[in-house]
Amino acid sequence: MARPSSEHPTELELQILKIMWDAQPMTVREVRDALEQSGRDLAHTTVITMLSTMVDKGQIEKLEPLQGKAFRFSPLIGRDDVSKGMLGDLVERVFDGSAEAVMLSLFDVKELNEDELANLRKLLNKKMRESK
Amino acid sequence: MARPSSEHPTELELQILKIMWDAQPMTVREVRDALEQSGRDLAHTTVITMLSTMVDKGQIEKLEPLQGKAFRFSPLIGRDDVSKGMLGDLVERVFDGSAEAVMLSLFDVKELNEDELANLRKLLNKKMRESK
DNA sequence: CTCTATTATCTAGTTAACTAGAGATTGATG
DNA sequence: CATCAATCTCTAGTTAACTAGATAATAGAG
Repeated sequence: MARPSSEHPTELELQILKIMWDAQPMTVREVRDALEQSGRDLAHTTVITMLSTMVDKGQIEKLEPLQGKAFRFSPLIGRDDVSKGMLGDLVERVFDGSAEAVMLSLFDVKELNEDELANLRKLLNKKMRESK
Repeated sequence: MARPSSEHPTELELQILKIMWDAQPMTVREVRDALEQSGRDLAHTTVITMLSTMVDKGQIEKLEPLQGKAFRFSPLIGRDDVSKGMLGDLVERVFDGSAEAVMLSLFDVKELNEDELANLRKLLNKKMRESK
């Protein structure tokens, strides 16, 4: 058998979801154009195939055409669910569940300016008050 | 063409690397046993194949046997490089480069106790002093 | 030095993730 | 209502990531 296919969206699926999260119901052509905009030039049929498998996976839904014959598609899963799911997965798989380790790495990975740091501290203080 | 294969280790490769990071040079059998310990029961030859491709990819190196005929393998890439690489990738791909968004999600994904939160704040304060 | 248990090599098969063409369909146009 | 241009369906091919067997090779026992 091959890799067990985590339930997370694959790379291209994620790209497509991100596009759809910004503009709810979209036709194949609109998705294709948006994909091209972000540097991924795929054949029209390729996009159709992708969208079909995404429907099969329950990531998006297929809506009947309004006037023409072009089907429209809408995401069924939310941005937050996906990003949290993928982050949680990484935390477990790579960092063995240590949120602290993630934070530490994050400081190294991304340079944060003063505003961002201040913002984070505010967030952290709020969290601390909540957990009392 | 299929997916472009990010330069990051795949799932099984990561598992193997994690095992090796804990016990430097290992034989195939040792790797296989450790894998079985963590619930992944693979054929001996499967492990050999994996290790070979990992050598090809430059992730590990093959060392001559000391006494017997069993080759030993050692990681060539470090735990930190890999985890930072994978985290950085996720930050860009899923969170569009926003470290803040990652932190926010992290709070939801993992429950942090007071000590951990305090520790993080200490870390954050240190960071803020550094960036002045 | 012969035998055996262990280990390695080579080959090959499966599945998921893409990628896209050939041809059928059909809304819209004149 | 015939034609066209856009859109869809069906089929098929590629690659990476696994998975492992059949067979060869050899260190070590006796």
